[in-house]
Amino acid sequence: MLKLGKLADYATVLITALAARPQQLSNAHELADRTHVPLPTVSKLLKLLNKAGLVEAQRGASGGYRLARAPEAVTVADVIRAVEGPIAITECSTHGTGCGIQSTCASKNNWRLIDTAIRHALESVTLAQMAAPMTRRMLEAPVKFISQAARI
Amino acid sequence: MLKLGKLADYATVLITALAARPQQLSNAHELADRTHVPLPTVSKLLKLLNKAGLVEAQRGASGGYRLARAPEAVTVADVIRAVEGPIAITECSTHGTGCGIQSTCASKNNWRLIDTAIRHALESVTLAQMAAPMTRRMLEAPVKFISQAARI
DNA sequence: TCCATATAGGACTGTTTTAGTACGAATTGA
DNA sequence: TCAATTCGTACTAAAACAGTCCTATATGGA
Repeated sequence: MLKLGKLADYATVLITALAARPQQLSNAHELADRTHVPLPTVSKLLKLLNKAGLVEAQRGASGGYRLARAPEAVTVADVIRAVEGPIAITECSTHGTGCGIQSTCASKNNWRLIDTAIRHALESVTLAQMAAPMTRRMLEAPVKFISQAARI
Repeated sequence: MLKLGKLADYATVLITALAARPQQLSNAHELADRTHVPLPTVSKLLKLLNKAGLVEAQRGASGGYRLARAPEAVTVADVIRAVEGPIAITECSTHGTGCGIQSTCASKNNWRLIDTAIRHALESVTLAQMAAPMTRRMLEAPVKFISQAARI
């Protein structure tokens, strides 16, 4: 299914919620309420996002989290990378070694090509766009829209 | 990591091996030898590819498998779909229901957008291209190459 | 006709990954 | 000092996945 983990999905929901009110601090409990993601999971994800430098944490009473950069400067690819590590659909694209059949595998370069295209698609969507409702125009020509955004 | 299962990876290796000699029948044992994918796995995958109509099977003595269409007419997306089902990186893009927070999730359309872009990337690479060695030009401008192929 | 060789289909098992939970430590504001 | 909150880490349960095996069926040749 070429899947993204649920956690990465939740993470984008959470960080999109933060992007809706930049500057302002939100604690884990409040975010859980707003997004309906279970509280322990919210905590876990925010820690990951913090470690990746996407959100800032303020400890102590009346602490919370807030976006570390402008919503326009954070992409979906950043969020996925924070939660799931480097974006690469095949093993061999990640390490370069150890897929077991690499010596026979003539297609390594083709995979790399596909990976790059996917990465560009993910890097062309920012939190600002995720937070904003889609326009009819975007929905009608999704590929064109993405490729323009990515300046392909 | 936005990963593709190993099986889908192996499947493309196998079908690329078939694409290298279209028309000609290859049995599971021979393919296992040529690709170094374990024999039982080869069997399993070829069955899946057959059910999806990507390869033709000939039973009985001196039987084997062969590509059902021209290598130019089969895309990486076809292969992935045959092994892993519909291509969609989030739950909500598949069924439309049941991601648990769908009512609050304002980003559904954005995910759909990203899905479409990824699908196009995968549909723009054919077995003929996978089987052929990459040119230097493709490697230098991967995104441009893919987008041209997809006619974005 | 019989036998060796192949695929078809399904059931099963072990392993790995993932999601989710829990708890003590550290930090801050009142 | 106390209460609220994040930090770090370890743990557990569940699901997905890779891989194996067995039996039935089809085919070609001796």
